[in-house]
Amino acid sequence: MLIKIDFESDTPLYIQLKRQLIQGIARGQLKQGESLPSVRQLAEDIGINMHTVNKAYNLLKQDGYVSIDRRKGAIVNRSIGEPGEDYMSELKEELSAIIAEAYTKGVKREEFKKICHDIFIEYEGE
Amino acid sequence: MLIKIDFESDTPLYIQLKRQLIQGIARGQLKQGESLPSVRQLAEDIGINMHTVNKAYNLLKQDGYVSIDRRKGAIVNRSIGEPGEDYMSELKEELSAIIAEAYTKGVKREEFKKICHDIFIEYEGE
Amino acid sequence: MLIKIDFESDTPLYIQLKRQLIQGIARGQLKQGESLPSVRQLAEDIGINMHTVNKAYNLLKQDGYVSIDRRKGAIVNRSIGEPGEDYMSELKEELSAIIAEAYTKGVKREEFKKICHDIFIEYEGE
Amino acid sequence: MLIKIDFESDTPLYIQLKRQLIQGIARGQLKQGESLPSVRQLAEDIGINMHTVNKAYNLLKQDGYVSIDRRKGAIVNRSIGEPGEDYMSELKEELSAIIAEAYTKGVKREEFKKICHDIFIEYEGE
DNA sequence: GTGGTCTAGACCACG
DNA sequence: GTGGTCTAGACCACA
Repeated sequence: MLIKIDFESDTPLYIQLKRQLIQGIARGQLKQGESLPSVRQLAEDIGINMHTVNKAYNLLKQDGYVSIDRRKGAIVNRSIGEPGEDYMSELKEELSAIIAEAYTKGVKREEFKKICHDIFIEYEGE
Repeated sequence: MLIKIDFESDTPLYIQLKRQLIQGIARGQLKQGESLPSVRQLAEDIGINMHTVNKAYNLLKQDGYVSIDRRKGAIVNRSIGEPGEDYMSELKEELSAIIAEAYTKGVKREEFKKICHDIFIEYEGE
Repeated sequence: MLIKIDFESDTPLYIQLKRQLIQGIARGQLKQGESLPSVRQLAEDIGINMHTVNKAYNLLKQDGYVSIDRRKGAIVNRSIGEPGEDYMSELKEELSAIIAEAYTKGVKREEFKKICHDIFIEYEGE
Repeated sequence: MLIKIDFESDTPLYIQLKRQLIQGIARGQLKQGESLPSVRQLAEDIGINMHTVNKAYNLLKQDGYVSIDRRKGAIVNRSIGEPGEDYMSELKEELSAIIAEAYTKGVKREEFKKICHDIFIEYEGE
C-alpha cells in the first residue's frame, strides 16, 4: 500500500499517516490479520522518523484499528461493530462545520451528497 | 448569536470561533451587511484573548466571509458564488478521511447521507 | 506535592509519575480545578526529561484525570462517576494475580483486607 | 491446568505465564511435589517460544515456587512460611497504587474488600 | 529484529 | 510561557 506524506501540510505527519492507514483499512487494502510494516521500516520508506510512525501506530491501537503484538508488530484488527454515541456526536459536529463552509461556498446539497456517495462506494465495493 | 467555546478541546480557540461564525452565516443568523461585534467586545464576552478573536476575524476576511472596515469593524459579505477547484479537492480529501473512519466504525452509507441531509436542511431552511 | 521517582525501578518513569499523581488526586492533595506544574517545570524539579512528564500527563488526560488547557496547562478534573465494566474486570484480574502471590507467600485473608482497609481510609479521610 | 495467554496484552508473555502458574499453585491445581510440564512441551502447547517458558520457570524458581531438577524438570515446592518484610512493603506500595486508581474511579471500600474476599475464598477453599 | 523507554534539542502554534 | 511536533540516537526488554 502506497503512503503519501505531505511535508508542507500543516496537519501533523502522524495524523496524515494515521488517516491514510485507516483509508487503507476502509478500502480493504489492509485486511484483518495482516501486519503493518515495522515502525523502523515504514519510517525509512516514507522518510520520516521512527517515533512519528510509532505515534501513529499507537493512536491506531488506541482506536482499536490494530493490536500491537510483540512478536509480529502491528496487526490489523477485525472491523469494529457498532459506532458509539460519542463518536456519532463528534461526527455530527465535524460534519456540521464542514457543511457550513461548503454551503456558504456554494456547494449544493445534492452535489455534496453525491461526493459522499462516491467515496462510500469506493470503500464498500470490495 | 450564541458562541460556545470549549477550552478543553484540542482544536484551537480561533478555529472554533471561526467555525461557529461560519455556521452562523450559513444558518442566516448573521446576514449580509450585518457587522460582527468588535474584537474587544467579543473577546470579553466569551472570555478569551483579543488576539484570538482578531485571528479568527482575519481568517474570515481571507476567506471572503467578511470585509473589515476601520470604522464599522467586520461586516458580513454577500455569499460567494461558485466553489473553486482548490476548495473542492480539499473538501473531497477531508471527506475521504472522515468517511473512511465512519465506514470502519460501522456507519452505513444511507445513515451518513441522512446526517448530511439534515444538516444541509438546517442551513437551507432560512 | 512531593514526587519521588525511583530511577532503579524497572517500572517506567512515566508510569511511576502517573501513579503518584493519581495517588495525589486520591488523597485530595491535588484538588479539582488545580493545575499541575508545566511539563518543563516538573521535569526539571524531579530531574527527568520533559517528554517523559508529557507522556504521563497525556495518559492522565486519556484516563480523564486531567484536561489539558492550552492556557493553563494540565488541570485536575472532577472525580469520575461510576467505574466501567471494563475497568472492573481489569481490576479483578489484577487483584487475582496479586492475591495469588500474597496467598502463597502466607499473607492471611484478614491481614490483606486490613491493609486494603487502611489504604482506603487514607484516601477517604479528607 | 489450562493456561491462557493473551498475545495482545502488553504484559510480557513470561509474566503472564508466571502469574498463571502461581494462580494454579494458589488454587491447589498444582500441588506440592507435582512436576510442571517440560519447557519444550508447554511452549508447544501454548504456542510460544521455549525461551519464554524457560524465563517464567526460572523466575518461579527464584521466588521459591519450584525447584528445578535436571531429570524431573520443575517441581512445585511446599508453601513458603512467612512473608518477608521486603515483600510486604512491595505489596503495600502496589496496593496503594491500585487502590488510588480504584478509589478515584468510584469503587467503594466495601466493594473492593468484597472482591478481595471472594478471590481469597477461591484460593483458600481447596 | 521488534517495539518500549528515555534523553536531548529544535521549531512552531497557541494564547 | 505553554504544550505539540519532529528529529535523532541510545539502551533495553521481549521473543
